[in-house]
Amino acid sequence: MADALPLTLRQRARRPTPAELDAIPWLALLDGNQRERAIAALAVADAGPGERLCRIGRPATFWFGVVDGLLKMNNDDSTGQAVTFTGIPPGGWFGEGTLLKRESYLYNIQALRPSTVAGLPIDGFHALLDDSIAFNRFVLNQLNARLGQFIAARETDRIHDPDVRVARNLAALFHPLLYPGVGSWLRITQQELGYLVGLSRQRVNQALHGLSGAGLIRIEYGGLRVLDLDGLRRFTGCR
DNA sequence: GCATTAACACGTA
DNA sequence: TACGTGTTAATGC
Repeated sequence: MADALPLTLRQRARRPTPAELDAIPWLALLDGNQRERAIAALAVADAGPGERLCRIGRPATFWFGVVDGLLKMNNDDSTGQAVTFTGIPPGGWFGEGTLLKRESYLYNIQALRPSTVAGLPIDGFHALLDDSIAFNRFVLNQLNARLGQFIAARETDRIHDPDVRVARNLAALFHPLLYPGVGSWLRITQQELGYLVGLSRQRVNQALHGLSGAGLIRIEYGGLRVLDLDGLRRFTGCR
């Protein structure tokens, strides 16, 4: 059942604390019984930098969510060049598409920094789909939002201006529906953002100062504050 | 020209 | 102390 979790993570799996449960956005949508059963099925674990939560080809057994920290979704880096598809900040849940199809994971998920991750076993996930309209709506909204993000990401990838790419990637990470745990302050280092966008830390630093000068964000130690999310999405360059 | 790596100083948690 | 940021110099496409 828990085969998809690396052994080291499985050994560390524990019961979620009340504060961690508060960081799970869909729990509040459930009625009493559903909520109790979901909480009983949920497990959390702490992952260190570089640790993998999903590996391509492993059977999908959990629906995962980020309680705290930062993950990245990437392809198989052994065959060719590594491609990062997206970063996943706090409040983000992923893997539902694979669970729905009862297939194997199609991507790797790796922690970029020390992270706390929650997992709902596949049986509990399908039980909620069978029982709760609100939960179905949550999953539907999430799939829809993410489809929009990936369409936008295709466009972003063709833009070569690094400042614009940083702006678009940041806007994605601040998506209020997909990543409700982020709010207006995202804990991310310039190095981590470089990994996600595919730029050097120095170039990210330069881009962030451009965005800061445009009044879209504020650079803070160890993270960023968004002042104008729509402006970040629409940003087309400093000139 | 522009981005990257390497290296260093400095400030913060 | 360890880590994150700001900056410069050298290198490569």
